[in-house]
Amino acid sequence: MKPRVRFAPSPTGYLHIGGARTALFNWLYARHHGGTFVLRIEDTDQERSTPKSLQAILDGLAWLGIDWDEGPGKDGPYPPYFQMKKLDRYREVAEQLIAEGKAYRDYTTEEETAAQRKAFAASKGLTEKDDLRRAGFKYTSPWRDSKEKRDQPFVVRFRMQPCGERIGFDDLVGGRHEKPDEDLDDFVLIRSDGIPLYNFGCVVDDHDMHITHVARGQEHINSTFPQLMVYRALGWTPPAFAHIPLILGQDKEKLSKRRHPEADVRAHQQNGILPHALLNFIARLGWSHGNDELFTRQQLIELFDFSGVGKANGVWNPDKLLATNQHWIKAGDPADVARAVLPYLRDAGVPEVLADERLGRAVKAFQPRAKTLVEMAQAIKPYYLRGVTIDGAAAAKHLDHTGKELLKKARALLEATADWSAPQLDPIVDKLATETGAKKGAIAQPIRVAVTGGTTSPGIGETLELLGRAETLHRIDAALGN
RNA sequence: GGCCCCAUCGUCUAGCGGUCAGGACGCUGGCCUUUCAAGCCGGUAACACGGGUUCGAAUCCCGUUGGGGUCACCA
Repeated sequence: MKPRVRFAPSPTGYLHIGGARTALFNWLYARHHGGTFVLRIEDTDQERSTPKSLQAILDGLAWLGIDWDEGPGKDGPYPPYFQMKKLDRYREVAEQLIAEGKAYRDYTTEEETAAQRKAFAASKGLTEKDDLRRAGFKYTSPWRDSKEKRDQPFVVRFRMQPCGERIGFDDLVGGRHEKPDEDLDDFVLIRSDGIPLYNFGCVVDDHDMHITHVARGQEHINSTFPQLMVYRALGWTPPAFAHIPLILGQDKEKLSKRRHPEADVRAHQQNGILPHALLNFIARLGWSHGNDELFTRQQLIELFDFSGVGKANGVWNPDKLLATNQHWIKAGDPADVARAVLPYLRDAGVPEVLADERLGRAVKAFQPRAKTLVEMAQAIKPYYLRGVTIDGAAAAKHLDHTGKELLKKARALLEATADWSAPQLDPIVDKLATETGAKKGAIAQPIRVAVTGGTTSPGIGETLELLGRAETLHRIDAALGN
C-alpha cells in the first residue's frame, strides 16, 4: 500500500522553520515511496487563524518547492481539507461516541471549571495550575450529561475509564512509548461552540483521509496518547507515528517565533538563502545519511527514510546554513542562479536588469564569491551602473603616481584590444608586467581600483569583460582625472 | 513539580560489542595566486558522570546529572 502522509499546519502565523521541516520529511517520505502528500489546514483556532497566515504558509511551501497532491486548490478523494468546513462530520462522530457511552456532554462552563480549579488550589494553599496537578487535582464534571441543563451549551468530553492499562505505540523514530491510562483526564473533544479540538479533529481527519503515517514534532508525543484512546473508542486503526526531534535556537530553547527570527522561513528568503539550500540544511538537522552533507532534491527523495532520523533535538547553526547556501550558489547552473538573484537585484536598486546572457556572466563571476543572493546582488550591482565611486584608502594605496603611470599604459593596451573578452584582456597584465618589470599586482590593482572602486573583484579579465569596453575606459579615465 | 523524551568535538552528526572514535560547519596553519573568493593539503576539538553485564563497552542495563517537551473549551 502506498503511504499517505500529511502536513497539517494551523494558519496562525507564517510558516515556521520547524513546520517546514515537518512538511519536508512528510513530503520526502511520500515522494520516496510514490505515495500521497496531503496538505490539511487545521483552522479550528478561531481566535488566531487568519487568511493572511494561510497564504503565508502556502507561499512558504511553494517557495521551498514542497507541493501537495491533495489539499487547498487540489481536490482529492477525501475533502474537505479545511477543518472548519467539516464541523458536521466531527459532530457526527462525537454523537456516536456519546451514544456508545464513550463520551459525554459536559455542561460545566469554563468559569465553573476555573472555579473548581481555584477552589482546589485554595484548599491546598496553591495558585499555579502546575502545582494543582502535582497536588493531585483531577477534573470531574458536576454536570455530566445533565438533564436539567439540556438547552445550555456543552462541551463533549471523552470518558476515560482507566483500568490500569498501559496504552502505547511504536514510534518510527523514538521506538516504544507507553503511558498508564490513569494519567489521562477526560479531555475535551468538541468545544461549546461546536468546534473540535486538536486531539479530536486530527484523529477524525487522519482516519477520514486514510493517512498511513503521521510524522510531526516531538512536542506531540504526549498528545498521541489521548488520540490513541479516540482511535480505540472508534474502532479505528491508528496510523504509524514518527515523532521528529525539535529544532532549538542557539540558546537551546525550542525555536519560537517570538525569540528566534530564524524561525521564520521568510526571513531566510529575505536573507538570500536559496530554497534548496534551506531544504538541504533543515534535512540534515535531525536526519542523516552516513557522512553525506550535500544532497540534491532528487537525492533527498531517494535517500530519505525515518530510520535516518535521530532522536535528539538539534541546535540551529547559522554558519552551516550559510556554508550550505554558498555551496549551492557555487554549484548551481548560472542561469538558474541568475533567475534566483533577479528579485534581489531589483531590491538592491537595479530595476532594469534582465536574466540575460550578461547577467549570466556576472553570476558566474560571483558564484564562488557570494554566500547569499543578497551578497551576490550587492556585488553585481556596480557593474550595472554608470561610473563608480573610488574608495579613498584604495586610491591612496594603488592610484599614487606610479600606479597612475601604469594605469595609463594599461589603458592604451586596453583600448587597442579588438576582442573585448576575458581571454584577450587578461594577458594584458602579464604583458605589461614583462614590459615594465613591475609586479603583476602593481599592474592589476590600479586597474581594479579604477574600475571597481575597491581592491577586490573577480579576475581582471572577467571584470573588464563584464563592465564592457566603453564603461571600462570611462572609469579609467575618471580615475586618471581626465 | 507530575509525566514523557533525549545525551559522541562549540554546533550538525557517523558509529548499531573489538575503529588510531570518522565526516561536515566553525576556528586555525600552509599551498595556489594580479586582489578577493573558490579550490587543495594539514591542525584543533567529543563518547556527561557513577555503577553494573561482558574476555572486551561510545555502543547493552540501572542510577545520577544535565537539556528539552508536555500538562487548555491552542495546535
